[in-house]
Amino acid sequence: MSISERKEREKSEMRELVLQTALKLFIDKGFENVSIRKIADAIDYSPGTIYLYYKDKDEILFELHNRGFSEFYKFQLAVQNIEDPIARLDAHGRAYIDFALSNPEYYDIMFIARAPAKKIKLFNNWELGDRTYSLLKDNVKSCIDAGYYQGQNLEAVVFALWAFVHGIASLIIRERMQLVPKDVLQQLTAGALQFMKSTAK
Amino acid sequence: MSISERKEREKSEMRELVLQTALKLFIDKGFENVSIRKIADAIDYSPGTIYLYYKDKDEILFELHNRGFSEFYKFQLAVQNIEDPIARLDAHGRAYIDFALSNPEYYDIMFIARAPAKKIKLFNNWELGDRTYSLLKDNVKSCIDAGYYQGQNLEAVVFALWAFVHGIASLIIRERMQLVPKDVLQQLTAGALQFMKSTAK
DNA sequence: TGCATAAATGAACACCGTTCATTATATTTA
DNA sequence: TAAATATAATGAACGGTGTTCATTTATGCA
Repeated sequence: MSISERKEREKSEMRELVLQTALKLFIDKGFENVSIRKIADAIDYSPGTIYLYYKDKDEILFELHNRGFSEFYKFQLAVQNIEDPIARLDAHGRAYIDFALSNPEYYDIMFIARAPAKKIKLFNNWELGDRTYSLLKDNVKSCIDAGYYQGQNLEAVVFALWAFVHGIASLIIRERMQLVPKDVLQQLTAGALQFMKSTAK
Repeated sequence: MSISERKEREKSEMRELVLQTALKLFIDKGFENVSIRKIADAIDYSPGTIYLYYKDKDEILFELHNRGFSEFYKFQLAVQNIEDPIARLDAHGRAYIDFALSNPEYYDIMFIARAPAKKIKLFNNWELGDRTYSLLKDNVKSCIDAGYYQGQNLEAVVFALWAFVHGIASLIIRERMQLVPKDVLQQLTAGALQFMKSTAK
């Protein structure tokens, strides 16, 4: 069994190597500069070899999307120990945007890029997206239980808040705020978050 | 003067033909299926000819982005005759999402795709984006003047509302809501809009 | 050591955006 | 009208892309 075990290990090591190389290119040179050929080149393999470990480029991007969610989830958990539900929800929102802007490549592939959407459809579930959504939902639920968002529909509020933070993150990442000076944008974002917090009751 | 006038007319007609063909391909076959070669093919010209009328592909996409804004602006104006400021702002929000979902290709190239961002940066202004933003700002201002959004910062509220509707539109267009049934999604969107309306005061 | 299996190769295919020397068409001049 | 000039269009070529597959190389087992 030892040999087949080693083979399996080597296979997953190679998959990991490809993935890490893709991520590195992704972060260093941007989305449009990641190609199968460049990944292969960076690890001294021929282009065809990549296809022995991944079905196609979308599978690599989908795997990166998964890694992004894993990082994202950890990042979000750091906020869950806050007692006060409103403070927790507020911190959650800020953490969301913070992650997005600190890891724009990950955020893009998780929530903006077209590539992973096809695979999500294929698998007919989006486990990682749902898990993130549930976290937000729990926090909104806590607020409602504590008497905030009175008379509001839980799902509607959750979707609204998600859309809100996603809107900010994606407008910035896709450079629709590039003509707003950085410090002004920061204030604007902080102001918008504060406004959103104030709507809890 | 007649001949040079005709030449100019022919030049702008050809530019228009290229643009309309690009738009048609865009809408019929999606973003990734629009190529210089396919545009040229569709109008029975060689690929090189396109470059006599447009500097590069990004210029075509940027021009489509401009057309999109022109359509968008007209669409938004239809809502401006509503008297009550809150009702007007609410209708504005619904019109925004309505336009985005009815013209996903336009919306994508206006607010999501990477290509136009480079040209925006180049010109160092985003006249069309600013005009749209002003319209929203005026409507929020009217609400504040009428006593709503008390104690809120105008710019912060405008940015928050824009981010909110953009968030909804872009999550749907980039297929992050594809596993939510269409009718449920419609309800969710309506609910979120209603929640947002309720935060005005 | 020889053989079967697995892994890696890299040329080939069909695309892409873009450039540019060459060809064809239209206009102006003699 | 004919020749010369200016404008427009061409399409091959360049360097890139994702992907496939017959061929070669390396490994594991008898």
